[in-house]
Amino acid sequence: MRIGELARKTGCEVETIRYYEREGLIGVPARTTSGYREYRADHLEQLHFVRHCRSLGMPLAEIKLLLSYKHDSSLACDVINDLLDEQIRRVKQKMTALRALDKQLQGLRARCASKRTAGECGILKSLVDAAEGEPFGRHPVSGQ
Amino acid sequence: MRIGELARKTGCEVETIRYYEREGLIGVPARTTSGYREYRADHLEQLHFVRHCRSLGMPLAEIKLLLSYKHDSSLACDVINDLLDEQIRRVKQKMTALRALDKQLQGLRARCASKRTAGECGILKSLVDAAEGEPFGRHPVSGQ
DNA sequence: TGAAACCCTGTAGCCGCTATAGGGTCAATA
DNA sequence: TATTGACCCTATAGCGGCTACAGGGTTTCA
Repeated sequence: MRIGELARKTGCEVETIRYYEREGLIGVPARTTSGYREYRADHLEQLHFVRHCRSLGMPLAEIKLLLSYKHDSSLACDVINDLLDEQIRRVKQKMTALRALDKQLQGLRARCASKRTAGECGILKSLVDAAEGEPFGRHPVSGQ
Repeated sequence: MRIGELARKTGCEVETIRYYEREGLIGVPARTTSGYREYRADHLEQLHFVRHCRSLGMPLAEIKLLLSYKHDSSLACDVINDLLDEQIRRVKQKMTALRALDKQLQGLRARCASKRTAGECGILKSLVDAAEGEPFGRHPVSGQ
């Protein structure tokens, strides 16, 4: 099959497939005489695997590692466990950060309604005040 | 004060400050005869404001918008509300995606322990199976 | 024969920084 | 005075994971 069909079957953009090929995440396909890529069933499988891992939030580098372990899976168990644990840790960390963020945003949002009767937007004021009032050096922009 | 001191006071890297200046997020400072940037208290304030907004997850483009409304805050209320609502929506969406992700990862992780007695890593097998078994075109890599 | 739909390569852009190279300046010490 | 080391400058490239061109060639169907 050609790249467009593969794209349709995986819900993956054509450019992304070519990008994965460049990055070594899927096998290099054969070419027709006119230079078109010709994919087989195993390419479809590979791409599904990559997309599935991506949908689990794994970075491409880790997927590449997983791929390299797919063949001798008996040796891979510890490595794969570590990868997953690391991924779980990242997800938990992000959730914690987002919960805190949501709380702050909700609080901020509520200020508008309460101040608005006085003809003044409380949100902007809160943002400015919070920024000014905070002790120096306390703006950790959660690295994501 | 010079850029290093400003960096220390805001917990912001020197390069980031210069980047914000290029992007128009903080005012252009005066220069000493030798070309060093000279910051005053209002620059410190501005940078605190930007960092505070960033710590709320706002993209730079929206912070820029906020800044442009800081002066006549009476007119800005609706715009600011919209910005915050949009931000809250984004955060909620991310949290939902992460919760689903966490569930999947936990399920996956559990397979290793259960299969390991049989001398086989269940995780990799699950990943492959899941990727193969999924109906075509169902790999939404949650856009973040 | 012509047009639409597909394919190709190569390159640049997105975001929010971060890092490097290759220089100049300042303050304190030997 | 010379030198060290900490600081500052500009310009440019890189990160991840795509996405979007530009500028061409090919296939397919009417």
